[in-house]
Amino acid sequence: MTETQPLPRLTLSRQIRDGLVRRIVSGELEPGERLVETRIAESYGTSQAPVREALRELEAIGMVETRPRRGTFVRHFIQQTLRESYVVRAALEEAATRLALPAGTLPADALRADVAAMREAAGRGDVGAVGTASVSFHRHIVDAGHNELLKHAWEALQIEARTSVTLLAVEPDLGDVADEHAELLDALLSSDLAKACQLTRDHQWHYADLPHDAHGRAR
Amino acid sequence: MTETQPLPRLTLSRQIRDGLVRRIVSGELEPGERLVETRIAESYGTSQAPVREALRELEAIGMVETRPRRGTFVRHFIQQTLRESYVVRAALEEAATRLALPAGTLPADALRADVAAMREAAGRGDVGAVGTASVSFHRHIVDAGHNELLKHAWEALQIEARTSVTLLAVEPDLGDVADEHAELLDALLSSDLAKACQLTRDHQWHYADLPHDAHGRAR
DNA sequence: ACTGGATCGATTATCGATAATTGATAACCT
DNA sequence: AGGTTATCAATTATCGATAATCGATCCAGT
Repeated sequence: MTETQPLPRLTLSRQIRDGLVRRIVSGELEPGERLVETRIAESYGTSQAPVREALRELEAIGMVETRPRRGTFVRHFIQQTLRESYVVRAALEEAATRLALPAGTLPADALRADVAAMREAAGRGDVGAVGTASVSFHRHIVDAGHNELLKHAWEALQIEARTSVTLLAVEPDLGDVADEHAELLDALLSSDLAKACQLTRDHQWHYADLPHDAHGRAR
Repeated sequence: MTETQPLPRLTLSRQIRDGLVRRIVSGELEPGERLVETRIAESYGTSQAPVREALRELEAIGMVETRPRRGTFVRHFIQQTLRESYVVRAALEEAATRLALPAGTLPADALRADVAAMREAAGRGDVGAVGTASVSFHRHIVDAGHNELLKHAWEALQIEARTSVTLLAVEPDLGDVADEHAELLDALLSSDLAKACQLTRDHQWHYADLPHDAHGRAR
């Protein structure tokens, strides 16, 4: 049959994985919900195999939990894992900073460009663009650490996906977000390692402490 | 044929995964080596499906690299990933310390027992037992952070497997290892957060800087 | 001989079907 | 009735087969 896309550029399992991430993050698939392989396969018009692979990857990044022979369930992600992820992010990004700053591998221009883009987006009130610029900023730092495993662990957190949720849930002042990044950038460019690490921690733990789930928490 | 185990207690894919981890860590499967799915399936007497799942999990923890449609390859684990893992470990364990210490959730007795076991093993010159005690010590700290995602990321590093390799490759003074842990424990028990974090970093980065591959590096 | 392209073998990605397991329900013995 | 066991439907884990794709080889035309 003439299926959905004529170009399966990526592998099916990758597409399914990304689709599931989106659906989980958006809340379409609720925490605790059981993910039945055959049903998902049907919904994507594929067989069970690529779905299983996708679920394995989701499990590896902690978005779902699989109990052998029992099934796969969406983890309680919004309430718990989301805020947890900030602590892990902070730890990894701080380590990357400790690696990159003394080594002088930080891409100053790219970081400046990210902050500028963030400022501009904040001025427009474009939440999505602020998030994109922020992710780019932090990814540049992680990359500059030149540590594949660190990079790997960071990417596994699915920062993009989580960021979009957070920004929508927290509704921070976009100008403040941009300012915080500018401050961190200053510390980085002046090679103030201690201050940069401190700011990285404070910045992220700040979000970790916020009641992301103001809407859903007290129910 | 009467196959290897009559009791497939765990799922096949899990068994295959663990087997591959062991074979990679032991060096039986060399860095850069291609892992052909059908060949592995044959060697385990299974079909391709559980092998693919196992490989996906290995990819998720960074032990192999998969390029779509190209194949799966053992990452350069000894020379690169191993030392990289110490930086990531340090970052995660420091974050766990920052969470656990102020919260007062550290299991003091268990930590003391780990250090005692380490001392005792060091006295016997039992490298394996020192490694086991060390892993237990650090896992207790990570657990005490009460952050599932952090825990998840830490476990994904396959600390056990890597530790065994490291201890054999580095051949550190076991007494020193025990002393370092004792010092860290002191800082933890006296709630000296800054010092504990510092020690955690120094301790692990120390290994990261060592030429693990004295045998193979300069080739 | 040298470059560009067609062909071939090997391997991965996916499929459809089957075996095995789980949790729930219903029948059963004391 | 109380608790235990047999049965059932749903679902996962695995299999064997097929289609799609990659990399290398071989060949023709210049």
